[in-house]
Amino acid sequence: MAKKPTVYDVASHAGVSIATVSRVLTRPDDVRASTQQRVLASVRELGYVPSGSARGLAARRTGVLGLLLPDIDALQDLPSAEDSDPHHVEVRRDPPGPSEPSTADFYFDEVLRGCELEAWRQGFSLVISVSRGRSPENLETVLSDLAGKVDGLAVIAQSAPHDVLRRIGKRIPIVYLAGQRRDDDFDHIITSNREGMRALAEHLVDEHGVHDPVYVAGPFDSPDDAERYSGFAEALRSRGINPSALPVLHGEFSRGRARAVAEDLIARDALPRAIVCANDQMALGILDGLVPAGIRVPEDVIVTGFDGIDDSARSTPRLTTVMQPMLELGRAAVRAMVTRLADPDLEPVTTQLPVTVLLRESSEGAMG
Amino acid sequence: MAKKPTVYDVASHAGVSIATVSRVLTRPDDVRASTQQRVLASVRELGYVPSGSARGLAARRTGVLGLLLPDIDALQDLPSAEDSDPHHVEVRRDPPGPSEPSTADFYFDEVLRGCELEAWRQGFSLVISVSRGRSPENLETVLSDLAGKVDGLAVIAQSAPHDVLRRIGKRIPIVYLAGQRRDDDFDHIITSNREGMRALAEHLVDEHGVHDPVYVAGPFDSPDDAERYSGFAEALRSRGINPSALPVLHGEFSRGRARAVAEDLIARDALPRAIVCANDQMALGILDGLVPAGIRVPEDVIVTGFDGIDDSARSTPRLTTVMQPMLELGRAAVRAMVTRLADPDLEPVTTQLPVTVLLRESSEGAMG
DNA sequence: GTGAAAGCGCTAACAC
DNA sequence: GTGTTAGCGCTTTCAC
Repeated sequence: MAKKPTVYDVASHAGVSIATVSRVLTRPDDVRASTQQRVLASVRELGYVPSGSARGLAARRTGVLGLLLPDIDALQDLPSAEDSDPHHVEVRRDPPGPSEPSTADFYFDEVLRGCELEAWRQGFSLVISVSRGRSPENLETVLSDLAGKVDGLAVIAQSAPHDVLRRIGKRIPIVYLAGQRRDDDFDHIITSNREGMRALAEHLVDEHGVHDPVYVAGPFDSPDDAERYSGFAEALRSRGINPSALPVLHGEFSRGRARAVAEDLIARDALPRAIVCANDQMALGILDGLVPAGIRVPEDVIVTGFDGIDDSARSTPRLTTVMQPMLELGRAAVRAMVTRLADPDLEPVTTQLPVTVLLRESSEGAMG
Repeated sequence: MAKKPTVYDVASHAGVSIATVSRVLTRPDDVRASTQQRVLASVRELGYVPSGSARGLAARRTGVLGLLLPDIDALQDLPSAEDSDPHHVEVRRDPPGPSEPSTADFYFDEVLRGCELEAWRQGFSLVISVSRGRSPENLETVLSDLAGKVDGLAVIAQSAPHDVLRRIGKRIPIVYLAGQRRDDDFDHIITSNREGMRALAEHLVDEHGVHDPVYVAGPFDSPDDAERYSGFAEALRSRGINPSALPVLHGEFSRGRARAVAEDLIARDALPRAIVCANDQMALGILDGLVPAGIRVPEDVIVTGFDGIDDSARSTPRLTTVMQPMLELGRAAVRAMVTRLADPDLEPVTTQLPVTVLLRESSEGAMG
């Protein structure tokens, strides 16, 4: 790691001024081709790598965007297998079991990929940060630190307290992903939760004659759940069914809880024609409860989910669900930031992304 | 987005010098508690967020680490659904089909998570970058750009040409993930490919009396495959079986290719007692070929994979495989960089991480 | 414990 | 087209 060459080194090596070096690297067209070649040659020869910090400081933009993710896994205290002997290979029977809290549950991977893709296209780097905090002050420090390094920050709902975000939002543009429209100055990217659930429920009523669906809800404070339920209720009302007369069960977005819900329904002999879940995890949990009991899905009971996670296409039967455009969510977020960076005075924009109802065996039965 | 306050603003607001402000933020213990409080108060009041660029420039370290991933998906030309009507919900039948190139194939997600986790612990940010390039020069520019923004770079094998890396490696420490030991000055993190495959093969010979396993290999230029095969061969030799007498088939690490391999084996009536695959994807492909043909696994043919991807635990039967410690790979990478940053003159270090043989139904049959 | 001052390595006016 | 010159906003000696 020899001393790093700077613009000055390149400049004198190429016999030009530092300004010219800078130009060659940022706006090559402003420089005569021959000069350009000379500079580029020096750059290569010296192994020059421009300092991002110096650039960022001088240009007042870092060229980096941030993505803040909620701490789903709470992985923070994982021990590290630092000192095990790599040459000893453990051979172990791995019996089938309740699938561990799989890696693929990290449903934000797709959002992340969308962000990275669009950031790359727009010429930005992407720093990701999982919002874990040992303490609130610590979180605040870490976020402030992050904010100082990026030109804009995309925040997935529930990642950070709004007051912290608001402070940061004073300095750099923030775009808020999912979660309902809020009274803040951020740009928002949301998906058609209500519309999607409405379309799904209408399908159930119209095509399958369902008139007493049970709704399995998420946590009370989930705005997503609230929107989905309201779409559900709208659909029923529009078909002359009174949603308030129908049971709403609570599954907390959890597969295990939902399984218990299903078992309870069976025990009480209270199975409806259809069970509409506020997310896929719970629908999977319902399946976990129904299938072993010999209840046939969808012949006896139709089950539906929401989100379109990978596992929804791997269950038996596969889950009818409403697919969220996760990749697009990430891309839209980056686009929103780039747009705002270009024009900071624009009014806050809310972008709504369409969802798709995916009809599969858990509602339709055997499919072509 | 009002004008951003700087150290100067904070300093005068708090009635101290900028040096003191800086100290409060970086080494609070060097400052009298009362002064500290005053400064902190001003920081909050002004909504001060320190500039990462200025810090990086002055301190000669950015506090950012980079992770470079190979371009598995080649997503770059995805169209964006920018202008569809979010209120229109498409309702569509989604018949079962060959599972699309699932998201979860992105087997680096886990490495990424490991990096993020450890980076966070060590007080670094993490920027990720997928190594796609429209052209070689473009790749070079992008990487150089990246390199300028980070204190160190973790590179997953096959992400970038070695000459480019070597150039960058002159400026910042690079740690190379997976892939065999190489003649470079990088730190390496590798896994026990050879040992893992050897243990697996020994198990097959010793416990299942297999004496004519077929090996399904990856691409010719894959160092991982080479190591795995050598472990395979070692195991057989140690049991008095001559590996060179056994057929090696080529599946290119591809599920589809492997399926064809299986079908060919069936057509030629050349099924062995066991098919050992160099990765899980191919083992899955073998299953794809065997199962529809009515071949029973493992009764007729044992099938094994390598890697321990999520899908290996979701197939029917579930796959016996060798699990790689992906999360640990990421963590070890970050640890290696931090170590080197602290002491740049250390000799290059290669860290080998242990793997685990997971015995499941594709070799053991029904399990407890 | 605190302040003054000198950079860190670039970009962006502004001259020429 | 190219060079000169100010900073950008911090950290870090070195005094005091």
